[in-house]
Amino acid sequence: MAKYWLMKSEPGSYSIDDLKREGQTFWDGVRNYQARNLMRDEMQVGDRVLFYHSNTAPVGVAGLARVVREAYPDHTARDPHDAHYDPKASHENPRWYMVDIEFEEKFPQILGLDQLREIKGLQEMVLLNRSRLSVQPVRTAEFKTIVKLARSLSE
DNA sequence: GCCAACGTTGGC
DNA sequence: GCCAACGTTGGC
Repeated sequence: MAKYWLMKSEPGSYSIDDLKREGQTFWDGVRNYQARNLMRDEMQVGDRVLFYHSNTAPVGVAGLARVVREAYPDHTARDPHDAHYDPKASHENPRWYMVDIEFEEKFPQILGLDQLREIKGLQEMVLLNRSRLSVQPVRTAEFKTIVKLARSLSE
């Protein structure tokens, strides 16, 4: 059974349009243990992802992606020139992991955080309660509600 | 750019 | 293992 996730990105560094253009990307730069554990231990090929734009205007769900490669070491942790460099990461103990995702769909409009807050049935979403986690699980019903609503938005 | 929330680090 | 200091996230 495919699982459902929400992954956040600041569109200034990587947006749904970037993913659409490139088709596929590796999700590097996660430096939070809870988010890492979810990627490393829970994510499987075929899982579906809500691609979320954070730290922008408007913030919200921008589209859909799919996991195409399970977790493997995030090489950027061992690159001193990378913004997410971690001196404690090593070849033997990579410490940080990433997955690959592939573009699936861009919604006609961003489904805004303010809109999500108003929907009954989404009130227990991790996004609305633990806003800082950058990779988080989404319930099946939540995922379906969001996709249906987002697709109903006009251009 | 501000700042609240909250995760991480490190001295003890 | 506690907890203060510090750093980061992310909405506004």
